Order: sequence, then structure tokens, then C-alpha cells
Amino acid sequence: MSQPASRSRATGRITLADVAQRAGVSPMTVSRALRGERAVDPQLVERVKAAVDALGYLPDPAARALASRHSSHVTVLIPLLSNALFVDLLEAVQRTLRPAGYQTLIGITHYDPAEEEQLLREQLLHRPAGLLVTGLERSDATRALIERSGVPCVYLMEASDQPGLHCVGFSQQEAGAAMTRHLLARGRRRIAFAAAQLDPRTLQRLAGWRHELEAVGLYQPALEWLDPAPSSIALGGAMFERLLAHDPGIDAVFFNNDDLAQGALLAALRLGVAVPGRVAVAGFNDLTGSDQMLPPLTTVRTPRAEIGSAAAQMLLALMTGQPVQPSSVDLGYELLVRGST
Amino acid sequence: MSQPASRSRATGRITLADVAQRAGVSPMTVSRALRGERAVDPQLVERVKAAVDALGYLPDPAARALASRHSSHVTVLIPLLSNALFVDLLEAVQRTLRPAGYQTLIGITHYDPAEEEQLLREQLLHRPAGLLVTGLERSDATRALIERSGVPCVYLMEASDQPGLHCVGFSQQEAGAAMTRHLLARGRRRIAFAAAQLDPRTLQRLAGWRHELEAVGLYQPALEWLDPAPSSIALGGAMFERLLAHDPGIDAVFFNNDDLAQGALLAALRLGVAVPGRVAVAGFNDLTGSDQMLPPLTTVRTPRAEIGSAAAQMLLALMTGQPVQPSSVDLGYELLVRGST
DNA sequence: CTGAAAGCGCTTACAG
DNA sequence: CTGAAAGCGCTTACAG
Repeated sequence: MSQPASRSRATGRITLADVAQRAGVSPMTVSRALRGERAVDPQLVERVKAAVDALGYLPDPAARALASRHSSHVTVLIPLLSNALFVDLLEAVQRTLRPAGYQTLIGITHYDPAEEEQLLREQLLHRPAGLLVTGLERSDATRALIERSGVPCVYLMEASDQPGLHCVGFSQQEAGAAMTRHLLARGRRRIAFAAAQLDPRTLQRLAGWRHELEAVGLYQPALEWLDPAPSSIALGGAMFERLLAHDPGIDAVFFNNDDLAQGALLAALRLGVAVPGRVAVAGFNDLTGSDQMLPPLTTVRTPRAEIGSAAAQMLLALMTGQPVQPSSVDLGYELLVRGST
Repeated sequence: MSQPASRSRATGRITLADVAQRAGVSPMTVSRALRGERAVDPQLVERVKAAVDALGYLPDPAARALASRHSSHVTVLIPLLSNALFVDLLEAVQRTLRPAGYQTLIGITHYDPAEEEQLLREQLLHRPAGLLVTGLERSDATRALIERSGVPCVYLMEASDQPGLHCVGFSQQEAGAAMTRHLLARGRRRIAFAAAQLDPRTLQRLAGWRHELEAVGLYQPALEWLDPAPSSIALGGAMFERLLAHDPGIDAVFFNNDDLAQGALLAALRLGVAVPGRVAVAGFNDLTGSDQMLPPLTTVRTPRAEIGSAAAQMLLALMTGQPVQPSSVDLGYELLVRGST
């Protein structure tokens, strides 16, 4: 009645050996036929495939990882999921990596270097086949961890000419400068920069804005409105109200992210502040809904989906040992001038 | 000069055996001391820990998975990341699971049963320690896959009294009915239901709405505005405009998701339609920004973060073989009456 | 409470 | 082009 107690750990799983037996070849031949490695007699490949289908064989990733020293996981480290920017990026990454047989593991750093380091340590244990990380700024320990691991890595969102570094992004500073030039061209003279989160890329955009204002002698420290709190629609509204109350002469506000700008536009409606009549409002990222606002929001379209695909493709090449032409790819940005400026 | 060619695959990695040697115990004792399994002499545990620290030993998840027959991965299957609902859910899940030593693997189904099945097949190969899946509706094949896998599974977002099923959520139909009752109580007589995506939970809310309207004799098929396209702010605006043009008698619209309702509110401003004067607008989920709209949006707060934590905790219990008290947990919802109704 | 043996299911590194 | 041997780094299942 009861099963005979077996000393071995029979798992019932169909293994390479089962396939080999059925196909009448050695396990090694099955292994090679399945991975398309080396030349295997086409006839044997056929027999192996038939056996695989007949038995419903599925390779065991853990055994594979243990024997080959790397998994089929790609770890993606992003700051947040609550900014749609990163959701778009991720979708594109997964769409590229999954068909190639790689699983995407998402680590959320919350913009915290210590958390990034901790996540990376954990992930490296799993021997990822590749790494995708956001931005170029991180702790020395994290940097060293990545280098010593030897795991191929592509950096997202920024461009860099640092040799040996693979990255896909665009110049955040340039984009910040471009929007500022647009506001200046529209005749704005007192242009505030309002930002939350204050992550590295925000500060790069800030630098771009400052550079342009300084160039025309319009920069003033009091025009910087920086709040380390997380970015949100509500915060944007509050900042807008505060900033106009404090400095009624402001005739344009460049918000560092569209959610802030959307909140400002809603607050303007509530407060009866004419946009762009009295004050122009600009955003960044072209998030969903920005084109629906009243007035529609002028912003910068950032190519996050394109960054995701391009970075994933670059990583794919790196992981398979193919040459990667330009190690840094600048995908640019697009100024979207709508009604709010 | 050159390294002697080794026949073995020396990887340089520090292993259990290294720790054992240093601590002067057997590898088994190290293994047990590290996992806290069985009783190990406290003194030995100390020595093992010291050796681990001295050597910087880190266990290999692949070897562990191969030997123990399950990984430390938990697979979470969700429809989308572009609805903030699921982002909140995920954050809560990760916050609970990571400290317990589990990695979260995210699979995006795009509301497609075939894609869910495919994702699950792939994931099951990796022998997840647990499964978290969205909703109760899926293909028979997927259902069978989950059952046969023997992997502990908790279902998210819906409540159910189906025995043996572990789920954490709330009654979507009840929530849909509650909002409808609110609109009726406000004196609305011609209440449209506008939805996109048309996933199972949307249809449950639709059923709740219909049930309430039928109960008071106000149901009409023409009040159902169903669009299978993805939900978005822009779509909400378009639906609102279309629906009022088609049926000017409508005095309330219950949108199935806040993004649609936000779009409607923006469209109302654009078109000069008084809300709630001429038409009341209600949403669902209380997404970010809804409280900032003009007027602020009446909606239903759904406890997705709470669902995420509770489900993760339930799964943790299931994975460690602890008893799980109620197998289904209903976390309810909250009607948030704001200015738009 | 501790350990020696065997095995998890693959791939590497040789040899032929 | 194919295969026998060894090993990846752990844990299971026994035995003591």
C-alpha cells in the first residue's frame, strides 16, 4: 500500500538523462543539442528534440546555474516604480530580454545608495547573467562590487564618455538647459526651478537650468525651490502656491517632473492663476495625462522605452560576448511645447 | 608565469567546506548552524559564525535550490505596472518578503490568460518557493499548473469562500454597488458605468452597479459604456465627451478607474460641463492626484498596500508550513466622498 | 547533537 | 562529432 521508502531523493522530475536514454544518446549530446552549442549531428538533434517533446522535458535552471556558474537572471536596479518613467523603462527591458530567455529581477533602491548596495549584494549571490542599473552615481562599494563581479553591466538614463562604461541615456543637463532656453525665448525673465526627490539626474537638470540663467545674468539662488520629499501631484500644487506667495514676480516655473507640474496646473485653476498668462509652467518626462491638462503641459519627452530596449540589447550583446560598437548611446530628448508656456 | 592548468573548475568562491574547515566542524554542521535548523551546540554556532564573517562566506542560492528542491524566489503575477494600484501592491509585497529572505520575481500578464500561462510555466521551472497571483479567473491549464506544482499560492485582490483557496482582497462587486448606492442617494437617476480594460474585476464592479440600478428600476443597457482599450486619462476624457454627446440625460458617471475619471474631470473643465452640477463623476481606486482634481474626485479607496502585506504574510506562513487561520481575508474598501458627486 | 555518504541535474574540460 | 568522468556547492536521509 505505502510507497517503498527510497534511500534516494527521487524527485519524479524528467531529467537530461531521461531524454538521453529515450533518444539513445549520451546526456552530453542532449545538453549540446538543446543549447545549440557546437556542431551536433542534425539527425541526433532531431531525435533529441523528439524525445524532449515526448517526455515534456524542461531544463532545470538551478542545476544549469550551478554547473555553468551563471543564471539566466538579469537584475535591474531602479529607484522607484511610482514614477511611470521607470515602469516604461522596465516594460521595454522585459520585452527585449524575455524572448532571449532571460528573467528580469527588479530591485527598487528608493534612491538610497545604501539600499542599492544591499540589493546588489543579494542579487550578485544569484549570479545574474547581466546587470542594468540606473544612473552613474553610487557608493564606491557598489561600484567596486559591480566591477569585481565581472557581470556585464549597462547603465541607464545618462550618457557618458567614460571609457569602458556601457550606458544608454541622454544628457539630463542638456535637456534641462533646453527647456530653460525655451522659457527664455518666450520672454520669461524670472524662471524658477522647482524639484523634489533631488536625485542625481534632478540635480543635473538643475545645473542645466542654472547654466542658462547665469549665461544671461538672470540666475538667483532664490529661484531654486528644492524639496527632498518624494515627487507627487499634491506636492507640486503646494510648491506652486508657496512659491508664488513668496515671490510674486516669478513668471515661469520649470518643474523637474510632470507630476509636480500637473499639480501646479491644477493649483493654478483652483487659485485662479492664469497659465501661461501670468506664469508659465513647464514639466519634465511627458508623463501620462500631461497632454490632457488645462492648459496642456509643455514638457520634455524622455525616451525611456527606447533606453530600455537599447540597453537590453546592448546587455544581450555583452552577455553573449559580442562586440558592442559605441559603448555609450545618447538617445536625446524632445521638447514638447504645448499650451502651458 | 602562466597559471598551471587545473583539471578542476576552481571558482575561487568561498564555500561551505571552507567555512567548515576554518571552524573545525563538518560542512553539515555549518549548513545547519546557518539555517538555524535543528539544535546545534551554541558554541559551535559561534565558531561557525566567526568563520563565516572572517571568510566573508555567502551561500550559493543555486546550489541550495538544486539540493533542496526549491529556490528562495517568490513569483508575483500581476496584469500591469502602469496602474499604480499594482505598484502599491508590489511595494508592500516586497517590503514583507525581502526581510524574510525571499526574492520577488515579477511577471506581467497584460491581462492575457495565455501570457499568464506562459509566464507561469517559465517561473515554475525556477521552482519558486511561493506564488502570488492576481484574481481568481484564469485558464484551466494555468489553474492545473498551479495545483500540480504544489507551490504555495495566495490569490490577490478578490475575496472568495472557495475552500482550500488562499486569498486576500475585497468584494469588487460590493464596492461597485456601494458607489452606485451613493450616487442614488445623491439623487442621481441616470447613472452611467464607464469602463476600460474590461478585466474580471471591472466586470464584477459592473455587476455591482447593475444590481443596484436594477433594484430600483433604473438599469438600462445603454448606460453601460465599455471600452476594451487600456485605461488612461485621455480615454476617460474621450469617453466622457462621447457619452454626454450621445445621451445628454446622464446625470452621473461611475468610472471604473480613477485615471478615466480624472480625464473626465479635465474634459469637463475643457467643455464647460458643471461637475457635479450637471453631472456627477465618480472613480475607483483613489489613485494619486484624485484628491487634487477640480473638483476633488469621489472614489473608492482600495486597500492594495494592505492586501500586499497580508497576502505576503499569509504566503510566508504557507511556505514555512505554519497553519493559516482564515484562508480568505476580506480587507474591505472605503467610500471617499469628495466634491465631484 | 554531529558527521560521512550520496545525490540534486546540469556543464566543464578532456579524450577520442 | 560524441561521450565518460568529474565537479558545481549545497542538502537530504541516514547512522551514530
